[in-house]
Amino acid sequence: MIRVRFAPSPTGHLHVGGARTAIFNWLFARHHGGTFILRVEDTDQARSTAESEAMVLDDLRWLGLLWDEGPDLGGPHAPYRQSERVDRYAEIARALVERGLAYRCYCAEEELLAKKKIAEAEGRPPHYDLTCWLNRRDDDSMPHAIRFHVPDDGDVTIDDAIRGEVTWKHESLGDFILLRSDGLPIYNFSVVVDDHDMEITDVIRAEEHLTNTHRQVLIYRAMDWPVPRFAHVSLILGQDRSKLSKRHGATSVSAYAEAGFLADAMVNYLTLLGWSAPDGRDVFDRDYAIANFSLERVNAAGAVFDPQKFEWLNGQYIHAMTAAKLRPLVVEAIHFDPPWLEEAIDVVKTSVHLLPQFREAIRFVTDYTPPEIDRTFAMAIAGDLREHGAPRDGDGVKAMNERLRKATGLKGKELFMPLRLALTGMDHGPELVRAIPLLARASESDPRVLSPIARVEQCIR
RNA sequence: GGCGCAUUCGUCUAGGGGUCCAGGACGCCGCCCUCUCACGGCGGUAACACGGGUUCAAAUCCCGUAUGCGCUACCA
Repeated sequence: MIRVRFAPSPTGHLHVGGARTAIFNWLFARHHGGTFILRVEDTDQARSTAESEAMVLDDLRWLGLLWDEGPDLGGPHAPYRQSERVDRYAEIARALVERGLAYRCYCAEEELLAKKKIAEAEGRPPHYDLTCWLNRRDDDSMPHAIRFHVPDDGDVTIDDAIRGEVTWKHESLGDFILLRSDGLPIYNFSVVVDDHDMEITDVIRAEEHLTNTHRQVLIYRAMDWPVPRFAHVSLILGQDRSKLSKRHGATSVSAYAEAGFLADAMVNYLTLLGWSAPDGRDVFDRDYAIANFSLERVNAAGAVFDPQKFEWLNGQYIHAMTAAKLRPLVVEAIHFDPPWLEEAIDVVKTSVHLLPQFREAIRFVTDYTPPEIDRTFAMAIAGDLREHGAPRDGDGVKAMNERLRKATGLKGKELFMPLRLALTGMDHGPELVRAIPLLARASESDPRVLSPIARVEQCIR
């Protein structure tokens, strides 16, 4: 049974990089009929907050990446918040000390920093100098950290699902901290204890953790725990190819949501950043991604986030959605909900890439400024509208056009452009066969909308 | 500095020794559709980082160099 987890630190909104890691975990779990676990890594008390945790959970829910076990849902391995598991980390740290594989370290932080600086200056590796390993004590009355002792010889090799075999020699590593002097665990330790306790089978995470895996495997070995499979996903980069960060502009999932991107489009786009469909398509729904996802098709190189392609993709989703489905999203985006909105959405949606753009796209309905047009032509339109009423459908518009053509002798662009101008006040917009019936109906259901005849009359005045 | 990872069109990528003088998508340019703006359709532009090997044959395998990135914390 496959069990994977997404383990964010609650230090702010979910970022697109974290979102993509979550997506890959989620797709992998769903593809294999496995379990997707959410674990909150909040042992860094200085940066973690409950508000941030709530935001991250909300962002994940908005994306539709629902988890099977987590801090809010509970599960067979609860609690899923590291701050609530500190006793467990202390217990394992003690076990390691008893086995002689870890030890109490009484060195002061400032002291260590000073030694490290000297080592660096002398060109030596800045590893721990083993003071407390050489003079092991079991005095618990003095403040101390728990440090892991790295064996002198040997190496660690993992078979990363995305990168293949990666090997590190122990000599490249110094003894490292497991438990800080305040009793809280360091990431590399808590992650191993949790992944083991929660029976994680596949660790899919960002590339920045790749070299940490060396330390983690050492801990698995020390505890005689089975080592999970690893898959390290490349970083998402900004336009300048450095790791995507705030200075590149919007990076949080919520910022894109507010900009009018759809959750489905975001999942699709982020999936595409590193993964490719077997048949090469790049617009696909979740079911397709779940059915076809595999780590073998995940690219090992970093990927630049391209807002233009993301926007294009979002447009594809908007164009493919029905107006009925779009309506609630548009209402939320533009804070406007007239009775004719659904029809208007259907008429203008192909010109929209982002939800808030609907505001501008429907402006020809809500706002009208009479243009300068030929008075005779305007009177011809007014006459036709009075006699036949405003067209209610495409055929009605075509019939009106035909009558106007006969009455004015104008045709093609000479006819349509002034007509468009007279009725919408603009020189661009959706095709008239759809725009005119929309105006006619909207003005009937909504007194704020000027009817076609009222518009033309303003041109004459 | 040490260790590790990466390197195909501007960008996302396909490619896993011959079918590749490298395919798709976004962007850009042109044409078509058309009352306009979009949408859509068609076509074009543009890449295997560099240098050595291995092989009858390399974008594909190996080594080196360069560049970028990550880790090297009592951060995650």
